[in-house]
Amino acid sequence: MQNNYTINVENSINSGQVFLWRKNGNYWYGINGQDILKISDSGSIRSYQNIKTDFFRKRDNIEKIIKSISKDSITKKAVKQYAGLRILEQDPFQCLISFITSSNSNIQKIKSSLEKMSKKFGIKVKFDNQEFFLFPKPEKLANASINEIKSCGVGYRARFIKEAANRTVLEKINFEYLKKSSYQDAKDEICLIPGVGNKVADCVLLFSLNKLESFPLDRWMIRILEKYYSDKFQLKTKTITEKQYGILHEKIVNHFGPYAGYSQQFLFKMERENYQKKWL
DNA sequence: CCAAGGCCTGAATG
DNA sequence: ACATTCAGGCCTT
Repeated sequence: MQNNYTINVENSINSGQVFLWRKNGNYWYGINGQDILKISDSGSIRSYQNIKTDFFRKRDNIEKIIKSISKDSITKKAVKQYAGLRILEQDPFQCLISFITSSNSNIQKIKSSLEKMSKKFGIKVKFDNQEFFLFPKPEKLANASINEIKSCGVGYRARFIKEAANRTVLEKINFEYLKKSSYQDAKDEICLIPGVGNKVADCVLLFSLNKLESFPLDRWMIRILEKYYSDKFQLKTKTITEKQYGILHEKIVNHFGPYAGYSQQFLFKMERENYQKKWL
């Protein structure tokens, strides 16, 4: 049954949240940690490992959330235009490595680097008569040399990736624990990882650790705030400092509410599409 | 606390 | 061609 809140698989996958996805025929295939998800246009999921996931966060009351974030004409427009867009719940380790890799880069290159990493360090499997490489396990990346990781085209981020993997193995980072923590506590924790600043942390929190008030502020979002919200959130400087990021985030949550992360995703999608930016 | 500069890399731009 | 800029930031000075 089609209604205003039907999930749009294509839009959700092509929104900068995930990178290791490809479409084959009527299905999307994507790497999610040690699992592969096969998704039909209607949003039904088959999992390589037969694991049940709530990848599209169906447990969220999307109608309520959309009402909650529709505080102004811009979000209303974005929500109306991309009503089927969802926040995807990803494997946390893959999400962390993906967004460490993303810093000061672009989608095409992030995808290419992550593919190389999976090919080099991930397990090769067959699913649906197709070949895939699962995402590298933390131990594998933790034990890899910096140069081996660099060969995937990640440059100076190689040491960050190794260290993040190492901390995961040593359980200095515990994703299950962070899922239960408050937004701020979880954020403080993962910001201790080298290569993880405010923006990367917010992405990991929003896309894999269930923190819906997280609102990643990247160049695009700053541009959007300057363009449409200059009256509400006056941005003084171009380079946003850590303290300003925190202050801004507080103002944003005051405006958009506890599901601010959803509003970020709708606004981001709308603006990128307006600029005809390519996704996967 | 803030501002400025550097950083791997490769596609896009001039 | 070839140089420079820029891309979904972060770290150091």
